[in-house]
Amino acid sequence: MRDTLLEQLVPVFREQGYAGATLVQLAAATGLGKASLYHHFPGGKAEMAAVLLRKSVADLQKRAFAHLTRTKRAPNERLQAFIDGFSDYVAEGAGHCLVAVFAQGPAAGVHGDLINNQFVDWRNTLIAVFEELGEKRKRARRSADQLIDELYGGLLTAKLLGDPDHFTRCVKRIKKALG
Amino acid sequence: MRDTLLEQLVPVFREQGYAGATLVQLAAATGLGKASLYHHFPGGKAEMAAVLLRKSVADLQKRAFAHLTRTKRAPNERLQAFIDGFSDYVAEGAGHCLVAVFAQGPAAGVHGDLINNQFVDWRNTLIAVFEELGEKRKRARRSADQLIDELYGGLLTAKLLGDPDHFTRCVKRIKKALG
DNA sequence: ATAATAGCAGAACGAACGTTCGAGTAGGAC
DNA sequence: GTCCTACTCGAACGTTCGTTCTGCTATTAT
Repeated sequence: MRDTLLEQLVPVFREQGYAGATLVQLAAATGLGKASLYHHFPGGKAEMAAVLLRKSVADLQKRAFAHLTRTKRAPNERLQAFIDGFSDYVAEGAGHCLVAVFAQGPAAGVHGDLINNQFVDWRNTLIAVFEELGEKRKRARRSADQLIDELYGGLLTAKLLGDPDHFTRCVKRIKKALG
Repeated sequence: MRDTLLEQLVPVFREQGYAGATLVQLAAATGLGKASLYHHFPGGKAEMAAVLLRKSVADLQKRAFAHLTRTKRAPNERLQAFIDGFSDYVAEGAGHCLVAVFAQGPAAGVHGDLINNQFVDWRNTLIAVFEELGEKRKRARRSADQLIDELYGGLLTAKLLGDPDHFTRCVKRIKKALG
């Protein structure tokens, strides 16, 4: 039940940002009254955002980055699985990552460290995979950086172009380049 | 005088987003009282954002994309100049592009079309340059998309990692790859 | 000197914000 | 039947929001 509630809150924060999301909108999205939301989230808007951020990080880990450490499969297969997983994750969000949303604006001050540490970890995981593919550390770092940059850039650019398909093309392009 | 005012307003919108920026903050950034801001921007917060967005688009055009159409220089030189110009533009903003900020949140609804049309134009300009380099249309489109994705992705990822240098490395990597 | 204008801010405005309160309903435990 | 807990909501709270009103101070033109 609580998970249903959380899923209903996501689109509001994703489209409006933390500052832009109002309790009227959040309540409307759940079908509850404003006051009822406080029964489930006594901490109010800040708690909803915090819970949602943690959930988003966990989802992203599970759906995308976890594939990178499934050492039974070949490194390049793991990369492809990661990219597919990431694509699925953000597609559910119609092309947006809640973690990236909270990394901007006022919420960044509160949750910045959590996000930063998580992404540094993820980047290191990615680097390790490229090293498994035989790349030297420096080269592996560049490959990992380029991969994350392209994925999140594709997400942002799709919005800038007003073309949701842009991200799909971006994913295709990346997968092709990685062979 | 008005330009000074505008420049003082930029960091507030960039760090807080449109919804997150309050008139108290905007006034404090200029050193004026809230009421005084209305003498310069009778339309209030919405007008400030609109003027700033147009100015940002013009700046980005002038500082970065304009280099792409300086047909006296070789295509690859123009690309390098574009990347350097883009890098300079966002560096002044400490690693953020105001246009991208306004493309998210509530402001997207009002200014979305302007931003989208502008970026489609810019993308076409970029595609044309890659065609000049001898790439077929399809390939040129991929090259252009990848370039924008990496630039804006580098910007966003730098924030996610909490590492401003990430964007600098991103620019270096792109320039190297383009030879 | 006087009039006119541009710029500025203190104080107040209604509206919307996030939040709290108190009452009320439903359902299971004993 | 009586508790208790879980849950919901209308109404109101104080605060802050964006905005406007009013009058003051410079500066400039006449």
